Amino acid sequence: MEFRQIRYALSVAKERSFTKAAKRLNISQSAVSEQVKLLEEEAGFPLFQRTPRGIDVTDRGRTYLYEAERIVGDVLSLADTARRLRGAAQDTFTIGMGSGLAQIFMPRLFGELDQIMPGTRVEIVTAPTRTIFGDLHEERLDAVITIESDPDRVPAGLSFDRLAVVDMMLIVPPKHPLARVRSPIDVGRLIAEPIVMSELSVGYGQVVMSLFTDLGIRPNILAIANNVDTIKAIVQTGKAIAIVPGPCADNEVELGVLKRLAIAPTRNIALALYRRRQPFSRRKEGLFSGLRDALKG
Amino acid sequence: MEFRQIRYALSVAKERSFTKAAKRLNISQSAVSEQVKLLEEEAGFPLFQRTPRGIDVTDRGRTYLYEAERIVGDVLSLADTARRLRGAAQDTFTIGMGSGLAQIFMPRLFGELDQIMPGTRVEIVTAPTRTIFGDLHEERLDAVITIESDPDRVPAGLSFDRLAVVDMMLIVPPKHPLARVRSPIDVGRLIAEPIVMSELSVGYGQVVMSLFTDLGIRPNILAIANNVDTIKAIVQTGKAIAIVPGPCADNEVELGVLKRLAIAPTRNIALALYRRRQPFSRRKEGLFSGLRDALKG
DNA sequence: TCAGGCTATCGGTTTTTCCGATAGCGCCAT
DNA sequence: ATGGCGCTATCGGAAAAACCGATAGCCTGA
Repeated sequence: MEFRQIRYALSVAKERSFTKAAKRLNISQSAVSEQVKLLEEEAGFPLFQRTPRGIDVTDRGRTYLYEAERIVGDVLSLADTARRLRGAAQDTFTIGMGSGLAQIFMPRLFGELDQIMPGTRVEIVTAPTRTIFGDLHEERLDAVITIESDPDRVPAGLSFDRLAVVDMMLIVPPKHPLARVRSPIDVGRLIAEPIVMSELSVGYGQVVMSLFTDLGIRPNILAIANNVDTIKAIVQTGKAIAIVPGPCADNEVELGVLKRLAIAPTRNIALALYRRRQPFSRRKEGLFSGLRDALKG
Repeated sequence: MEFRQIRYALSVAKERSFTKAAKRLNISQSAVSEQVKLLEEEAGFPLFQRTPRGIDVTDRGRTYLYEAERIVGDVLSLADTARRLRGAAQDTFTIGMGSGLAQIFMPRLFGELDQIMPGTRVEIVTAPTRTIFGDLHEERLDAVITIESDPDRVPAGLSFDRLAVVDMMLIVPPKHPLARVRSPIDVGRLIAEPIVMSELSVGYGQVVMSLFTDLGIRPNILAIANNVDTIKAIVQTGKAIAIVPGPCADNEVELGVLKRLAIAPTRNIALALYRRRQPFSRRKEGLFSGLRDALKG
């Protein structure tokens, strides 16, 4: 597979025409046709359905091109990174954070913001675990607050300070039969419950998934959402349960719109502040020290 | 840039030698040298420092190659996806949503999920306004719930149904002096208040910004966060105020951890369900109709 | 000082990509 | 029913890119 093939195929998908795509790309129609053919041969299925009305993307083609487009995005991002590496930096401090962690850490950070980050624009970017280490490594972020991950998944150039350890807990609607139970809920009991999951292969979505796979069972997944607050809102509708880091739902529990219960076996996660090993400038190094101390509480 | 160049460069980085990399790659040393040279020219800085001891990766080269490695990972992932697609396909409906909208729309969607989307895996992706229309247009999403935007900013192939109109409202910590005020708060009074903003150039962050610029004043921006729940958490710390779509803070207001006030002049935003004009398959068209009806309430 | 190992460069060969021409198909107007 | 039009797939040939082997130049160690 070549990058040009992906670019041509994406253009065809967008224009719904080989001829128009060729015009966009400033090459001949036959060149587009041939490269797309090669890509379809490599994929092993047609990406497009040629109809007299125009080009349709096949169902499989759509999924394929979705990921292909990520590649293009990464390539563009790489170009941006190169541009940035060629030039200078700005005076902000950018913090990446997994969703659902705001209620835990914003009080600590903003409690003493003027002392720890005077004259600095703080930007907080909610981002998924899947990409957040890469963003940190690539200097799009200055620091990251997220679940402590296996060293295998973390680029070698990063280090971390542990900020907190929190239990994963079950949240249910208040009228759910489990809501009255006082002892920890066995995960096995949840096998038939419709559950909202986070992304299954990274972050604490993976932790939750492992609770089930460790028992050799599959959860009954009602929906997948990549944001904890969406997950909480879905549970509030009464149609599902979820397992999330306990403190994420402090407000909803206090409000009474969710019930929170311990699970058995217990599973906790460590939350950490990641940074690059390579030192910041002296000024940013000071900002970072203050940040770390504040977040540890 | 071509994938081959990235592959060769990564191999050089790993082997710390052009000659050894060439052997790994089963090509000549000169081919590796020339392709890496092209990549360095495109990047605009050297990736490697040639020393008699061997090849060192430069600092910038390390950053660049880490991101380049992600591209290779994505290419491999795409090959996996192709392999999987050659097998069975999956049946999902993917909905993109702006942050902060979960509390408004998840009750409506999940209230009758079995009726409106039987046997379908629902995925909900929180995404920023900046990219969400592109994702919809490029068919990475099946539908999008977000702020109704200027037609200029929306790809021509999309249409929308209005779901709701909500007021932008001021949220403050309960002990804030403004918290006791009952009449609408004039935006001019907020000029000196530290305020948390969303991204300034799109979505309702832009709406909030215009409240100030319409008066010819600049807000006193304490921080920028791309996620409403982060914004609410920051306001809870007591250090800032924010202007958000009113219903987003229903829970926090009921809990008493935030106060919500009207602003003058009033500003409301319309929230809409966007889709592509081009019809889905018959089955998905049915799913979409149910979705739209459910979300309208 | 010299041999060895390595990378960068160069001229030539091979492979890939692109191009223009055209066959074939489907649709639409007459 | 038919011809014209627009589109994609294919083909042969030209152009461009990738690769190769040879070699110059540099550095290190004996």
